[in-house]
Amino acid sequence: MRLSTRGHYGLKAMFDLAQNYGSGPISLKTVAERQNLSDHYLEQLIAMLRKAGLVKSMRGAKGGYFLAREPSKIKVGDVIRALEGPIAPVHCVSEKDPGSCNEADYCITRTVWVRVRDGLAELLDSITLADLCLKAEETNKC
Amino acid sequence: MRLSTRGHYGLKAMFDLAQNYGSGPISLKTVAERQNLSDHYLEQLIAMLRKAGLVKSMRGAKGGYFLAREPSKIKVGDVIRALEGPIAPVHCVSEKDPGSCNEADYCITRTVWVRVRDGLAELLDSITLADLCLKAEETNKC
DNA sequence: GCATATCATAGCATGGCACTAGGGTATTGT
DNA sequence: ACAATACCCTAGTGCCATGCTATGATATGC
Repeated sequence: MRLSTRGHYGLKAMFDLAQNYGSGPISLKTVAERQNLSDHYLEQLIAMLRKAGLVKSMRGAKGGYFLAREPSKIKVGDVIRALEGPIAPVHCVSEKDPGSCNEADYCITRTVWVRVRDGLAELLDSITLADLCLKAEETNKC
Repeated sequence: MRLSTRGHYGLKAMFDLAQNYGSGPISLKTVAERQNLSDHYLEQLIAMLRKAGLVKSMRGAKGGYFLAREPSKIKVGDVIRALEGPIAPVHCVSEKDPGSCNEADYCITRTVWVRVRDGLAELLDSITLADLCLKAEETNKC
């Protein structure tokens, strides 16, 4: 029941961009250093986020990445889905392409996984990047 | 964000044993056929469940497996933990042995994973094998 | 004592993960 | 113009967990 590092690192990076939202593009190297990640690996992750339409980029010197829309409009669930694929504790209850399970009609344990999937999705979609920034401010005040 | 087949198959097997609770030991082969699983593979899974104290066994002819206690006393969370290890979306928030994350104090994204872990644990611990058996009876009535 | 079961260990192919390597292309400051 | 800086893209690679299979030993009922 574990996330890969893609979702783990990716959310860190997105949170970093959210905290710097509005101050122009941030270079990949800056994010990587600040969040303590391999910059080359992070490059691939952020490419996925870009293709999912969550971040935009500017090439060339002084270029970098920035959020495609404001932090309050980006849910944690969006980030996770972009990096880890559709939410699905087991294949036969995947959010997308439910898979061909010919026991689906009468399989009782399947109902467990449906509840897990929905609970997970609801939780991840209830938190936005803005929420995290807010929390960061509060913690720094102490 | 996916379960391995261990938890998937394992719960199926435990549900099968729960439905036959009280009628003596059930042979592995029977469970495997009924739930459409590789019997040799299932053998390893049920060994883990036995070591976790969730099922008991009787050797020899007419032997087999049976639940160590009544279905209402076994939570889905117990089964999953026995087969998949402690619940932990990412390593640094594992239920057991939280891992050495030196950013734990100030890492904001970590709070997300704590909530995921707790939500998941709460959900899985709120469902017992007896609940599943009850649901199975209801569905058959239709 | 034989058929039927559980028990235990070992091995093995596959695939995904977590990177690394090495190039190309666009933009900026001088 | 031209370097420096950054994004962009594709391959490749070592490692480890997963999902089994194989083989044999041990225990029990009839």
